[in-house]
Amino acid sequence: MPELPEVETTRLALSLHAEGGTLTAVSVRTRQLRWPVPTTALQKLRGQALLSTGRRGKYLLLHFEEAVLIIHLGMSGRLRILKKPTPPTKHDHLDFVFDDRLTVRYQDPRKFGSVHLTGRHWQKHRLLYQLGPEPNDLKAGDLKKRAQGRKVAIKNFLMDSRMIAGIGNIYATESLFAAGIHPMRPVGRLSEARFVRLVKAIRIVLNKAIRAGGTTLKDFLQPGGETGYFAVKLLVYGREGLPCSKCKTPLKNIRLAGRSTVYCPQCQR
DNA sequence: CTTTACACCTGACTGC
DNA sequence: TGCAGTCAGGTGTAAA
Repeated sequence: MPELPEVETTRLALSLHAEGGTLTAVSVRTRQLRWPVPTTALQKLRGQALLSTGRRGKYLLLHFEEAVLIIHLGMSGRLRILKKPTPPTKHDHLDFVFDDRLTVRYQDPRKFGSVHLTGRHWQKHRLLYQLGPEPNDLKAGDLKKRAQGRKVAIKNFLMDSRMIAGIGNIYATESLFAAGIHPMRPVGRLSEARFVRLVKAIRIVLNKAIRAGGTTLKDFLQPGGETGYFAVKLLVYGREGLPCSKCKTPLKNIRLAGRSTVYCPQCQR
């Protein structure tokens, strides 16, 4: 999916193009994504202005006058901004029309994404209330505390949204490479210094990706249709067998919690 | 409590 | 050309 940088890129585009606009129509063509689409409730958004946009982990937040629309893009979800309406195709599940002239289209072949409506206490939503801190607010010391006594591999820990919000397979992989930490290392016995390095690495990797407009893989495009161009900067993800960019050792691929995990056996310990 | 396995869904790709 | 198997950016839930 869209991991945090892709969601942030999407948020930015929405804020640029749709913020301040009034929602004039909502079409629901698919009633069941990962969770049931609140078809009826969505119609109540008509006539409301989009006041601001936000993000919590990988959840997009659209703040309307009387409600908050929460959107998750799952593995293959994408929001596109269309200035001219084109006929919806197979996986175009929802349209949000602003001021009768701008369509925000939700497309998601795998349907692992979801949309929810909630009130102003969105933080209490059952899917959001236990999210960990945003990567930019992360404190190495807090993270170390939460890791105390746990045996999980550091990579699985990074991808646990209750520990940190918004880190998925790509950026967990990249951050560990940047920090020089072996993805299988038990998290409970990592030194303070390594947590400090890791937290810095996470911030740098994510912020670089956001600046580049997100990673383009199979099906993520920026909402306007431009491709992100961060893919060229991925140093380990998807590079199994290729030489490590630092030491030329062939990168290895292992499976952790069912997810492919690429690392340098020389640089990451 | 922690940890793991599975579920959901579609499409792309590989090998026979 | 077809078909079976594998893999893919996520995450809630059940089971161990």
